[in-house]
Amino acid sequence: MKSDDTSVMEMFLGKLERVSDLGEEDRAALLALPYTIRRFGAREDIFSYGEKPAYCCLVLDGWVHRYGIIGDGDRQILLFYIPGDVPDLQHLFLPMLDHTLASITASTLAFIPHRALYGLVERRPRVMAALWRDTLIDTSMYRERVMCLGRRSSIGRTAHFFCEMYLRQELAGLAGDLRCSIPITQGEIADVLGITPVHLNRSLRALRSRQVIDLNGGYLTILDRAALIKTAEFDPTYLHMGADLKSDLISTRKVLVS
Amino acid sequence: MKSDDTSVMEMFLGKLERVSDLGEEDRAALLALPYTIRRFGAREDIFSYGEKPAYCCLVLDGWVHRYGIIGDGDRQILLFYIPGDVPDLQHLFLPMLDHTLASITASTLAFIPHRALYGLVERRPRVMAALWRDTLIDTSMYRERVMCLGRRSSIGRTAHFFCEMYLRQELAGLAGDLRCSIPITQGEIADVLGITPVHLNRSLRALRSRQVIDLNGGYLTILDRAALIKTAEFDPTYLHMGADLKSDLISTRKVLVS
DNA sequence: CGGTCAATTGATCAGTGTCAAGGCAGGTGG
DNA sequence: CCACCTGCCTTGACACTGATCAATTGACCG
Repeated sequence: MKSDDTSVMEMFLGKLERVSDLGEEDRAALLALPYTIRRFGAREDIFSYGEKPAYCCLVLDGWVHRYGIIGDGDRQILLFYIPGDVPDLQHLFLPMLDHTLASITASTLAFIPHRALYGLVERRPRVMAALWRDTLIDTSMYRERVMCLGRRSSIGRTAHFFCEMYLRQELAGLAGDLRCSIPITQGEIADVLGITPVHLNRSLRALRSRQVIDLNGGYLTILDRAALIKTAEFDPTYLHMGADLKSDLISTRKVLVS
Repeated sequence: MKSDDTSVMEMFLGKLERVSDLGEEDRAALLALPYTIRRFGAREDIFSYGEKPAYCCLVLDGWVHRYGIIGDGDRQILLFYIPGDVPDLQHLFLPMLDHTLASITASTLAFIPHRALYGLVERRPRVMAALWRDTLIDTSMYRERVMCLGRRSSIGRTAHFFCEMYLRQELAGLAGDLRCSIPITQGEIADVLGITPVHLNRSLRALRSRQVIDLNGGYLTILDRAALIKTAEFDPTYLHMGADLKSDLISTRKVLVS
């Protein structure tokens, strides 16, 4: 299924332009990128360990995640991706996967051929900078994950996760008013936080009983912004969000970008 | 202190060429990069949280590391860098640091102005690819760190750390014969593994008493390769090392690159 | 020859994992 | 339309890994 509809690529463009400057021609070139749409059910592998994909995928709908397996089958989820993200841009220059990319919920993805992207980054320095930068923000989220797993308690990690997922969705225009979708199971959240589902459940109970959040029916409601941020020791710098951000979660006027 | 000596940049070139193809002109352009040498004592900050450096630094001698601080002052070391590494290439396109880069041991670094690198990546696609790729391998190491902290036991992390540091040094021509330098304290190793120094010490004791490694006077000796790899559940894929690698640690003929 | 910092060890404690059981909700088939 | 099934959530009891506190030893240095 091929399409010339520019609205798909506008999602990508939107994400890039929140943190990078592009010229008119850059925009046009990005909007003209060829792509193919594919749909996935919940929990289906998209690209697996060892593969060398020839496409990058843009998440149009649903949540996607990357995970690795250690030894006897323990899964560690590395990162979740939401609509607007291009989770595998990195494989343009690091072809072989050392982990697996998979859907979490039922998802719709646009696959963009590597060839088209190579042409773009070689001819358009600002597009190169924007894409490179996007892969670096990805890296930055991993670093924060390392901080979480290394130094935050179970409840701190849980709070941090909600801060991150709310803010990322808010930036993408998918959330607001301290309420957002968390369309995954507690087992999956536990797998990204490096704790057991049982223990995550207890952390959730603690946050709920203190009236910090409510998590119900796949939706998160942040009841006490300040308490959540404090519990998470959340510093949004690592998301490199753009200076003009207006957020219901973060009120500081700090310049976050670049 | 400025220099036209090409031997400094050859270190950088060597690292890039182990995993990327470059043409003759690319090589010449890299060797012609301007730089300034600076020396640091042990444990001095190089670029700090919030800074926007105008240089990338190439480690010529000594170990360097990146760390973040959470809330009340808990330090988490994110990654160690060894001679030949360019730890902050990423700040070309993500200028503001969300963590701190610092020396561990006394170190010598070459500072390359961002301006010179921008010119290079815009004009030389293969250099762009090589540098981008280098930042992506950095990312890959963070991913593995997440796996470690999320899923490996204390002793597994310890073994994994030794595998990684030995192999990286071997690749850089700084180690061989299952012996390498580990010029840092147990406290620093503990800080990267997300455990306490006391507990790291016990893990070390376990590895030592099982005759797996010896760590002494700043040197690591791997006594039982197979046991170390097994304890670490070490899979070197994430280092994307290059297919022609010959290692004293890893004997598989697996094609690891790309 | 103290002084300082790192390594080592022991004792105890807290946080998280493991095991097990029950509850709840949504989906399916009779 | 109801009964059952399945997957997820929730809770309790207990075990274990790793943290904390504290003291000792050892190595290097001025």
